[in-house]
Amino acid sequence: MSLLVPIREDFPSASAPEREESGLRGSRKQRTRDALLEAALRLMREGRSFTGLSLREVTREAGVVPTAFYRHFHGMDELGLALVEGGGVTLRRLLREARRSDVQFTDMIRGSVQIYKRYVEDNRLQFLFVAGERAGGSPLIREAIRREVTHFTNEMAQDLRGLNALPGRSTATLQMICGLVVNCMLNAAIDILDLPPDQPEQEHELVENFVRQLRVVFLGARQWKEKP
Amino acid sequence: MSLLVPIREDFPSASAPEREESGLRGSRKQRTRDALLEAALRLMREGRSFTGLSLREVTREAGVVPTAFYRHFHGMDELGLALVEGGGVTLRRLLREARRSDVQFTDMIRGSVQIYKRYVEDNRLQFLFVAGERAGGSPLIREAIRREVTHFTNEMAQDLRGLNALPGRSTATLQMICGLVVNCMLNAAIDILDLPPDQPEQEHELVENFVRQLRVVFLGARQWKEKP
DNA sequence: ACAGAAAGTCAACACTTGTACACTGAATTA
DNA sequence: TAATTCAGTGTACAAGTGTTGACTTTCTGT
Repeated sequence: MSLLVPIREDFPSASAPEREESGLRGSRKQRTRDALLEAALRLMREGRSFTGLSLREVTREAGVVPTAFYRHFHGMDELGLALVEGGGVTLRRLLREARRSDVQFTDMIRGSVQIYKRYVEDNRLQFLFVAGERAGGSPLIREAIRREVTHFTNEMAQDLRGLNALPGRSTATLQMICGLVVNCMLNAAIDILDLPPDQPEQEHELVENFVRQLRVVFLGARQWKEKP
Repeated sequence: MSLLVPIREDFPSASAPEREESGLRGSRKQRTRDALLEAALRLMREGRSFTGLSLREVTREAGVVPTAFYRHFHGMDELGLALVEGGGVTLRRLLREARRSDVQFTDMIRGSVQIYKRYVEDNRLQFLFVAGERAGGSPLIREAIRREVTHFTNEMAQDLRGLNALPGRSTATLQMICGLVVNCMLNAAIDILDLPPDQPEQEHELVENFVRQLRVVFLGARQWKEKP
């Protein structure tokens, strides 16, 4: 067992520092930790997948020597888990913002889609990571993402209940429907991110298709009858 | 009999040899080409993504020397494209088989889901590859998969029209709905493949959720009114 | 003020990687 | 039969990889 690298075997999913490290040294550590995370995301910008990144690449991009990496993570997997957590935060922030901005009831779906599209574009790298590694990443990371997405879905179901948009549905039903919606969202995220720039025609078609699909889902949800 | 789908079934690909190489030498070449493709798929079995595979690993698994690789593909990207094509073939065969076996009309959705689940399990590796690289792979491969999935979706829409399940809908509408369904399918594929063995409870819940989601979609599709 | 903790650096290691080149030997063609 | 083609081999190399241990320097608690 190495003395250099603090191994936390009992907490393999530990990604964030347990306590807010404050003080001059602590904030410095935070800073390079963030630099590593951001470096990894940045490297994925041009179509690279997280799995294809090397530890050295990340440290190079972060402007740090390879061995410094181990002061923050055991390896790339742990970095990945930290990124998942960031992605989860981003997803939940989306819900918070959507909750605050009340789209008008007449065209709620289109309004939400537009908010969502904007949000995805503003958080390109996070969505790139989450959507990309959701199916492709290592089992560990996939599992973590699945958890975050489930969490997001359930929170969304709760919001839907709060809006009273689908009265009388059981929680399980709302979660099932939100699962469908979240699927659409993450799938659309990929399409949005792959969109070639300056192609308003294609962009518009994508948005419209997304809107139509959500309409179908909610049309179906309204028709849904709970089991007798 | 291999668990693997016989990939060599037909390869009308740009990356496949243009002329049917026949003769003793040609068929031998085909054989190691297939060995390379299958080796790549096999390596993805334990949660590795295609992007994370190295050329040498694939040749090692295939039982040939690294340099032999270049007799068949320029690089891993081209191998990937060949795999995408194999995946496309598998998807379309699913439609062919579904077309042939007429599930009873009373519970068409559940019947189809069961057929689908079985099919995914029988073609594990192909679905692993397609679902995994759909969002995570290199841009080239992602694009190729997108094309295959679109093709699959459109063919499905055509079948739906043939069944007359949603009379009066425009082709565009049917494609939009099938896009939704295909999304659900590929998402479910990931879940099916990640299913831990000997957990019939979890397995059943997954299937039921999938069924319910498709019901919602078709319920919505039936309610859908074409634009005025 | 001083001992110790700890973030980051440096140099080195044992591997793996993609690819180039010359080769062998069997299948094909002339 | 002789010449040619070509799938697959063997060797080699430069470059990149994860991880190691010993180090410097800078902050922190006593």
